[in-house]
Amino acid sequence: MSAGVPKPGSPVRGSKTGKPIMALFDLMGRSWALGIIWQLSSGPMTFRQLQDRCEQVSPTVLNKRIKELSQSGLVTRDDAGYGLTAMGKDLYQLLHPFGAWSEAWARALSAQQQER
Amino acid sequence: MSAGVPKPGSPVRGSKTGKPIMALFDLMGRSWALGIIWQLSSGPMTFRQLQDRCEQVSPTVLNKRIKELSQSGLVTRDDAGYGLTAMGKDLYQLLHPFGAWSEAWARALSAQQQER
DNA sequence: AACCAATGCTACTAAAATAGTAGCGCCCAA
DNA sequence: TTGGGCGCTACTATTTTAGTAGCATTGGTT
Repeated sequence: MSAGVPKPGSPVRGSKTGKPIMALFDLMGRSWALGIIWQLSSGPMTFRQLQDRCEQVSPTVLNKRIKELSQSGLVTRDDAGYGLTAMGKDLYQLLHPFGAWSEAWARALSAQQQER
Repeated sequence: MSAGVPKPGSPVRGSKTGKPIMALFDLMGRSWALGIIWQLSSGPMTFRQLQDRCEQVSPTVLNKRIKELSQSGLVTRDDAGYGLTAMGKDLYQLLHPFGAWSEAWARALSAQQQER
């Protein structure tokens, strides 16, 4: 159903409306998309470095995600390697709090399991 | 590779470390997971209502996501239907800003395309 | 009682995305 | 000229998702 890279304004995987939030969710809802942004937040790196940081994600997927994220204006490539654009860094600002949250979530879940 | 529902502490799709943030990214990186949380933020609803709100997502996927999100402590079901747990609402607080951001992103992207 | 509509699904097939592995062509330094 | 790192592409196998049909149950209505 998706016509390729999710783009606000046109139908995306799972969404026919093209509402920006749905396009964004489609983009982020692909394997390693969030992980790539997360890793790139610590600075530019090469394809293979990024691959290592993302636990040996297959080059097929990595390359596909990079292209998508580039077309979406979040990732770019220069002498230093792949990195976040200004907009990408901006998005990361929203993503950042998920780090701490996920740890609280992990604690809550393991506590919940102790109860049973 | 994924052993089912992504759970912090155990390996998940695309991650062998089980770091909470990776488990969270795995959970969120599945089709409609983010959309479901987004829609449920406006209050509890029935399975079919939720399906309608999520643009007729197939019941197969919806049911799978619901189970995953329930096991992850984000979604629950009561008399009023499916809804977010306290933790789910908490996560939504982090997700909320993405709405406005996605619209700025949409504007930036279309401006970018005008330039060429 | 018989009907009806809505609910939460399950079953099934087809299409698409992802995983996983191998290796190519390029560049640069030794 | 050999060796290593680079950004990939090619290919197959597996998993996920899409899409459609319909079943079993519940609750109200006639």
